[in-house]
Amino acid sequence: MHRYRSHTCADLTKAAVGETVRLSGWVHRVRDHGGVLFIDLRDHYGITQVLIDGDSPAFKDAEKVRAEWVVRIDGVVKARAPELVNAKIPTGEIEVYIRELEVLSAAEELPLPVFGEVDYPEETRLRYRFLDLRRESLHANIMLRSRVIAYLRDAMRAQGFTEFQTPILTASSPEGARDFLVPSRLHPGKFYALPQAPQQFKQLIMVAGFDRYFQIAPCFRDEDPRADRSPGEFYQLDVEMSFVEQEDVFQAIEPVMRGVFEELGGGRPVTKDFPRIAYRDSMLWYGSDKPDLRNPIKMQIVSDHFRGSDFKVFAGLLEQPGTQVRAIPAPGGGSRKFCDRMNAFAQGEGLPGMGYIFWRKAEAGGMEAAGPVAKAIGPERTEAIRAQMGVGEGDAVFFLGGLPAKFEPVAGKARNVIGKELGLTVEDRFDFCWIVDFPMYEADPDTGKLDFSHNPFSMPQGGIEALEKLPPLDVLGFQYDIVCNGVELSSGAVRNHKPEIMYKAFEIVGYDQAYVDEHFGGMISAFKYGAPPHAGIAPGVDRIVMLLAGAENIREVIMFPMNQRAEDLMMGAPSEPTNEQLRDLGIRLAPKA
RNA sequence: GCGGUUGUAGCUCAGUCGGUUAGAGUGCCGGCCUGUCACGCCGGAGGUCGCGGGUUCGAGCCCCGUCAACCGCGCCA
Repeated sequence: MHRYRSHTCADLTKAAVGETVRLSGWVHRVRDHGGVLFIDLRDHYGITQVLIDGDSPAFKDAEKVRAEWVVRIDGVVKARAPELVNAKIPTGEIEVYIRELEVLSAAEELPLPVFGEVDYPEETRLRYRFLDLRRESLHANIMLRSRVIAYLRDAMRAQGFTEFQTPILTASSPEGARDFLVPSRLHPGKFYALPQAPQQFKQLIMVAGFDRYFQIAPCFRDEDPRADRSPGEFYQLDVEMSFVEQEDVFQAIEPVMRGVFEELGGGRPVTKDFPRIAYRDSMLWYGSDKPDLRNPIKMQIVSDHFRGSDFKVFAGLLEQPGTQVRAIPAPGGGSRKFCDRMNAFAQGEGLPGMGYIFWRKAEAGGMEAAGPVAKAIGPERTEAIRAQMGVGEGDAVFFLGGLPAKFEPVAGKARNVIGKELGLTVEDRFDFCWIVDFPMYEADPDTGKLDFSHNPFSMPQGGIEALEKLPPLDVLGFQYDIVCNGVELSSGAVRNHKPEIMYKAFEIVGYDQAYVDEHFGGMISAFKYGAPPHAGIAPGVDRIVMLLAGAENIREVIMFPMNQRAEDLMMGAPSEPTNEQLRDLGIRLAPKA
């Protein structure tokens, strides 16, 4: 017999009754009845109940064991009487009578119980991550993550993509987030950077003629964390393809994303054909470039109904250039109480408030519009709004006015709150879309300075002519995001593979040719020696797993995450270097301020 | 860097208007128990009320400061 086990803790069923078996695992739970003692024995695969009678010679060993000790037992499989079957576990029809018990590893009193999954402070959970990982839900999340990655690799290879590794020690890139730096010993005073993404490498792989690349790529950014953003590092399904246009990327990636959610989403419905929504439409309809389409609410422009009306706040506002009034329909929100609550919400978000009209049953019969806005603009305009928004009795419409850029974020949040509070947002499904036609540039609202709004390596729609002739803010890029349930899963672009367009694109935000050559020299030079048109995308693996696992926090889907202060409490990272290490690197630390 | 929330037993939390010796559940230790599967029963240990200062006859509770955790803002091409 094998030294440690003949079966796992999930293997034994009625078919094994009568067999002598050997099991090893952790003591999940002990129930000592004096004359008989039960142990739930747990391993990676499952739980098996083992037991021992008080008169057995091994009893004195068995009554010593405590939670999370690792033991090996030999015993005989017996069927449980029908009334003793435990339907909650797959091995619940049998139990194993212990003949011999060997302690393989004892455990001290636990700082964190495995059994029961009691809520524990995250600090403790991170410090004792190996215990936390034994717990069922986290164990399952990590297994799910592994299945997601396996699925993605299989699906990509099946489409003719090849996985290549790219460097971890590379050069700092001036764009984007703060880099992690690694000092160079051979070049004192110089530093490597960890890649924020293998962006330039994957484009160079296309220039090198490998045609279809993917990688489960680690990415490093020295940003402050969020609940859905791990400090330091995260993983992307990094993809790049040659001789393709935007549509080809969609055709390649959409089935992979749909597939992984259908395969591992527990049967929750997944969008069949991802709708394509232009960035500007998304902002108008949903107040966000990552709309949650499980929420059916769609906003509309209603400026005309207020222009010249007696609702002076909006009528006056609409005299200003660039202003608009938008309406959020709230089916089923037609009560004073709900409308006041939403108004208070808008005020909490820093707006003066949110006007509203709601429609209720009139005392005289029929339907009447209520609320201060309805009174001010009169019945005709009110009715026109009702008709445009397609609402009726028991419904409400909220209004936001001003410069869209100012109120859009609040409108988007209000849409989320309304959808949730009125039960309009349908849970337990995965609603995908593509957001397309992102603007190439955006202006800083305070300084007016132009900057890239998305990715500086993207191909502008209309090519160099668009850059030369259109106002920069009107130039759209071949840039696209995948959004699922309000989460940005991925962004990508058709790349700009022509040096002259690249120089022009950077010139518009104030960088000259020398700057581009200096900072993107590797890529620019490559584009001068025959570069194929290419495009790519990079879905975030951690966020895919979060959605599938229903996790609110990214640390629930990462095996060994850092805490909110970017520390690894278990390994003690970051740590202070020794003087010798510093001397090797030619580094002297500045005294703390 | 800024804001919010939280901080009482190993853990989850309660603690009234500022008033006697700070409680419960769970875990831990000991005892009892032959059918449990969140086993049950009895007993015990376990507290710098995050830390520092202040107000007060008296502070877990009020005030100021500070530290930590989490959430958010800035940041994230």
